[in-house]
Amino acid sequence: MNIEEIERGTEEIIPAAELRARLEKAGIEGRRLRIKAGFDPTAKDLHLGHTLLLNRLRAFQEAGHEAIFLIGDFTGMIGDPTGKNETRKPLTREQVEENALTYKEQVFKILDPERTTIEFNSRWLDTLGTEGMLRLAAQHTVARMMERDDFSRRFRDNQPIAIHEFLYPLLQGYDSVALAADVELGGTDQKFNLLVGRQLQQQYGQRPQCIMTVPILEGLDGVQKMSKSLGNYISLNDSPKDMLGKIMSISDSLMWRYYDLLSFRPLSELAALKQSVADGANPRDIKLALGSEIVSRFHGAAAGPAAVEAFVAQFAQGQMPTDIPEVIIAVPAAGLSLAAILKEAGLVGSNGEGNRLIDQRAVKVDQQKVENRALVLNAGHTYLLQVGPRRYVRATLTVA
RNA sequence: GGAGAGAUACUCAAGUGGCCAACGAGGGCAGACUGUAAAUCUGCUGACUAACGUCUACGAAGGUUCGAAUCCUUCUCUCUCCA
Repeated sequence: MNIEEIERGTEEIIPAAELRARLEKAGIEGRRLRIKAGFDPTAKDLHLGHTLLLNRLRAFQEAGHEAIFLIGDFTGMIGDPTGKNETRKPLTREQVEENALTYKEQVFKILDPERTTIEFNSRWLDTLGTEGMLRLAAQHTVARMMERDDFSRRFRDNQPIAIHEFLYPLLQGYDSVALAADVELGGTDQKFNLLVGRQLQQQYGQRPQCIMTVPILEGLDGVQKMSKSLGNYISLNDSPKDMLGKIMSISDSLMWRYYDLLSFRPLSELAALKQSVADGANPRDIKLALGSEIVSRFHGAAAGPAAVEAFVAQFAQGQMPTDIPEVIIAVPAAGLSLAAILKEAGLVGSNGEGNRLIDQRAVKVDQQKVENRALVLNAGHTYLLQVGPRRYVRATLTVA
């Protein structure tokens, strides 16, 4: 249980010296620190970006401390304005509960269940009441709230800020009070909220928590942060194939970023990999190794190499994928235009899109490029349909 | 409470009676080139139609007009200034 392992990959620790002192003291006293990390169940599933935080939580666990995985089922209904330029639409309690369930299922792909406490902040926020809410709100000022970059920017740009968004940092901070947290983890965009937690703990007579921030993981585009709503994410629920495919689609520079933040390989090994590319190794192969490691982490040790093998067969050797979805489509006796069949097969959204893609020479039937959008397919056959480089369906046509 | 400005497609943003399914940029998709990389070049990017064309869409609902994203009325939401 060394401190370097806990601090690995973090952006900032406030105050750094105090965290080390607390860890040391807890070690001597045999006491477990309470490490809090909160997640708002605003999306259906977790993605790779969330795991940076989970990895830190796990490091604390391995050092013997208590991980508190806090599901913000109450605050999720407000929505943290972080990183958004506009007010988030509030979720219903049903949506939040449904999402929370999937969170619970997923976190144990990384966390040790034996040393994890799962909490829901509705437990104390539901009963806070208006009076408690007002007392809480009295602990902070508008000027201090406006120090938050996100708020000041929106204010400056004449963007709306709803009052309830001011309450969010207070509620998150109050979570730390309710949990008597020793340490709170969060993304760098959470820094303001984490600091509010420190302040509130002090005002409620507690020792203020240490805070630890981790970088925000860039999404597949390499520019914007990984997020469900931007569609640039790798879900922990993605199939091995998708997971590997998405990693292979990232740029080389982003690959190194992912290595730094997501790989469990020692830093010395990363340096060796970088050297090998500098010496002429194909970055693609290094990327495959990263993909394999990530896939294995979430799908089992054998899944990574298997996914790599399938990937190489399909894209390097040009073979057909092995898991082509099959559909049965009923067509009239006179047959059906290819575009309509593509639509029925779910490969395109409309006949128009199908025809456009045919014109763009992106459609193949039985591996033959289609030259003419007038092509009509008849019942009684099974066709291998391809749109672009990675959309495949095997369609069996029957008489309607 | 008073005065003013604004709401356009995934995003930003032009358009102030017919030439608007709506300039442009970004994003996305596809093709070329590749390593399913990046960069670059090209095309496409509301639905139905083989096509002519039809329908739906410029915050919402009405209205004026041969014709409305554009004009009028009411409503909803946002911003600014004054109190």
